[in-house]
Amino acid sequence: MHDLAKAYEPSAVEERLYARWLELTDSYHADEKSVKPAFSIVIPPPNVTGILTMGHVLNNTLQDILCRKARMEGKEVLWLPGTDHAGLATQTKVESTMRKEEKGLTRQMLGREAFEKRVWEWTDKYGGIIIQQLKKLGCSCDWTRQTFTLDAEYSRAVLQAFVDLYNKGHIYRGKRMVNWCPASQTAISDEEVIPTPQKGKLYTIRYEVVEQPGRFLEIATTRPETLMGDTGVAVNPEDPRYAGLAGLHARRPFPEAAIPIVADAHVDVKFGTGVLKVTPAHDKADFEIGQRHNLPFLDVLTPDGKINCPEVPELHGLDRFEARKRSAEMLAERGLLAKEEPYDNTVGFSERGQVPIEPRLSEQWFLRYPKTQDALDVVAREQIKFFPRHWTKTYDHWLTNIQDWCVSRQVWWGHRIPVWYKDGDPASPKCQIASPGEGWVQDLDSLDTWASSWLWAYATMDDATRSKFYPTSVLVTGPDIIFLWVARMIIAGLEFTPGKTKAVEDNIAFENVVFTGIIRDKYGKKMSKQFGNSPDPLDLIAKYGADGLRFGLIRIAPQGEDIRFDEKQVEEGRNFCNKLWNAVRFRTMQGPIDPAADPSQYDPETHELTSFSQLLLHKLHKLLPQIQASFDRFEFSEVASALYDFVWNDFCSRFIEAAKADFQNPESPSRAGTLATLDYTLSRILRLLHPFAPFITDELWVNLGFGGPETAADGTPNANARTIQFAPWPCAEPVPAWVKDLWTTNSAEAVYAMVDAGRNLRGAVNQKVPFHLHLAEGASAPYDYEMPVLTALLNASEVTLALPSDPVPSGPFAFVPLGKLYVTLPKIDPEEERKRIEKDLAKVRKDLESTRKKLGDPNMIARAPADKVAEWRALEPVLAEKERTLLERQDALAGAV
RNA sequence: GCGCGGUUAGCUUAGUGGUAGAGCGCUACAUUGACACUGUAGAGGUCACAGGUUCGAACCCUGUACCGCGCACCA
Repeated sequence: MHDLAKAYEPSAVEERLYARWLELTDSYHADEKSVKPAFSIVIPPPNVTGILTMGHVLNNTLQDILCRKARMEGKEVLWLPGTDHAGLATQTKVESTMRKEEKGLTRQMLGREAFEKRVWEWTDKYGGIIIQQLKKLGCSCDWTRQTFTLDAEYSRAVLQAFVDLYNKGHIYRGKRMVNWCPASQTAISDEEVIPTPQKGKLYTIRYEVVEQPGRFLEIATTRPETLMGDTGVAVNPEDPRYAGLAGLHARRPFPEAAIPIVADAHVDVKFGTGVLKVTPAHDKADFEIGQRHNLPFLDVLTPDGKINCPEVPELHGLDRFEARKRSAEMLAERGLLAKEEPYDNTVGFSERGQVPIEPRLSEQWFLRYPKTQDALDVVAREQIKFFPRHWTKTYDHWLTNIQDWCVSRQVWWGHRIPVWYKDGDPASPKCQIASPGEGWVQDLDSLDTWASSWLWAYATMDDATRSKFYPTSVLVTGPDIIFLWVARMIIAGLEFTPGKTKAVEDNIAFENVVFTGIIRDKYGKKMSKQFGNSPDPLDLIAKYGADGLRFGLIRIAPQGEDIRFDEKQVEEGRNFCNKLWNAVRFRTMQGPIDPAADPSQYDPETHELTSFSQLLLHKLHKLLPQIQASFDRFEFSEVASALYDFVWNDFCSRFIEAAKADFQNPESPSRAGTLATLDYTLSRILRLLHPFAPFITDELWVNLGFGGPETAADGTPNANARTIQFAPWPCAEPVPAWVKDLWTTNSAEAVYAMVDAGRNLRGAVNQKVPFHLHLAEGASAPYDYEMPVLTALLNASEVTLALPSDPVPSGPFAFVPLGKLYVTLPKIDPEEERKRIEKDLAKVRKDLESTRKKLGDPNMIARAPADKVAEWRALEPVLAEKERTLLERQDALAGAV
């Protein structure tokens, strides 16, 4: 027998166990040749140089729960881990470090090759951190298949995908308006622009009509600094105020020029003055107006967001925000600024660069998404199921309004676009992975990182692995990347058909998508490094254990709802682990454990199996299908809560407390049956909890021999003795026939009800006091063996019984299912009791009133279902009797004073 | 403007039509007890608001308010 410490010490267990697991499972290597049914998950790859956040903890714990459960269900499990190169994020991090630590060194100073080498060094140094952290959390990923998006194999798949799409005509290069980040100096996709409310100013400026000197058009703008790029002025063709102006010209103040006035339906007559200055090179809508009216495209900004307009030396070279103020001043000096008023508007910010993006005309690569209709269909037909389902609306909306994807980035860290150029060669450009030869120069741009990770669901697997494990079973991720990643992975699967056949069902990437909530702090703020409100999960693991963190977090994380995180919840998780530990510790004090314990060997009729044991077994077998149903809906917190409640209340507070009567009496005839019930239930509790709390459950399972002997009777080694991880999942076991026969009486419930009522009666009186049960008509007395339990749990000096025909005693009492339970207290505080009676009376009267109202309403009696009416009819006299008895007691109390 | 969530005890929340439930926190009490990472008890709720459907609404419908998120617009 293993001696258990008085409290569970996670740090003493976790590291040792994890190392052991890696040995036992060959690092959780999934066998692609296995005949077991497959279960597979690909990890949402964290940034290679990132560190573990609470979001990762939630997400990866859920995946680990699914994988561990699947193993126990006898499936061959692949949880494929890896990391993402995070092109722009990583490049920015390395650049800023260089700038700080190496006197302003930039990547341009180093050159592309040397810089890439730097980033690889950085990646080698920090790249393993998050993987190590996942191991601390207990994640059972297949570490033999760990993948990085820049691995040679994966890279080839990414580039080949580009080449294929190019050859099919889905990819094109074009000079178009893109979202330009002046801080990172790259294009970004629409999905990476964060609209942010800003307090800005609306400037109303005056443009003179050239052909009608003295007539001025007032134009509202938030961006006077771009007026040098104005190549037109637009009015709505329907607007009577400006009829006849189209075809004339307006005078641009600086650099002074006459620019055409055009009529364009885009202009909203109700907004501002109804006149729009058109800056085709610096605004998406203006770009389109410019195209429609053949206006010139004048770029007056540099890539880093400075004014590029030598003709206006006052502004040339100024930062765009400086230039905004200065140009307003210049307009005012010329009498051309009519108004300047505060204005709230929404400005697109670059997610990475944290600065306003600049709509900018530039040469980029675009993808016309293929298979968008198929992608809509597979989700509509529920070939791919979303949990919660309402996210399908968001998904549908995006896919039906989809824009071409700008896949090129002006960064050096990532997959370089596989397009080659050679001046004067008629074959240029060529799209292929390898260089076509001497003199060919590769495109300078790299691919958007999401254009790498959209192949993650299958390009991480070799052919053999894919034929066993693809499509994957579940994807667990946040709804914030539903477009960036989830939808694109679905499209990639349908377009590249990596499955066993070309059929849609073999190429759906994943069967289920589980969306987690966002973790917020206790004030409701999103957790982020900037706010500093995100605890370090490793600190929490050190303080409360990985199991405590996992269980505490999952218990309060309802599906798809945001989570208000409070460290208290992790503390509760740890406390729960300790409760379990001590319940097992108590068990070890009663003698050796029987891993094959079978309560059905004990006869309930002769009370070898007590009512307490029967009730527990009944509840356990009611719990199992509930847990399975919750898992089927991916309602993890429901499972965790149900287990918490069962273990703490049904198992510890009630059953174990009742069982002490047996254990303290070596002669008890029900001792063996109670022990068997304890072992049988514990064995299942440990297995049910293992996916949530892998360490403590394995530690207890192995040390106490729940897995059975090391070798089976035929001499083969018994794997379940060495670890709980492959022990059979209890919900999958058939319900034993004997369980159905157990539930013949609820006498244990009656005992527990008396315990609750009696404790309430005695209130704060701590010494042992006598109780007296006065049976109601027709109630059967508790079994003899139940009386010591009742006495112990009530902390009673004795519990006496009286028949219905016996005289009714007086004194404080409570209604219980068997009748009335009286207590004899050394001293009765009449004031206290009066309050208690009044409280009971108020409750009874409220119930009685509502029941009588129902019964007195003929309409209700006529229309309510018969069983409900019968219920109310039966309830009424019971309540009335309660009221009468309480009033009697109240009178007696009044008389006594 | 459109869409998706949400609003139940001080806090976090469960609750798909029939007497509002839990955990934390708070208050009081209890340490030869498996567990103070504990036990026992107590206080604490017009279920956001207004209509409607129904014999009956926290629950279904409509609307309103407020909070969060997304999309679009944003001169």
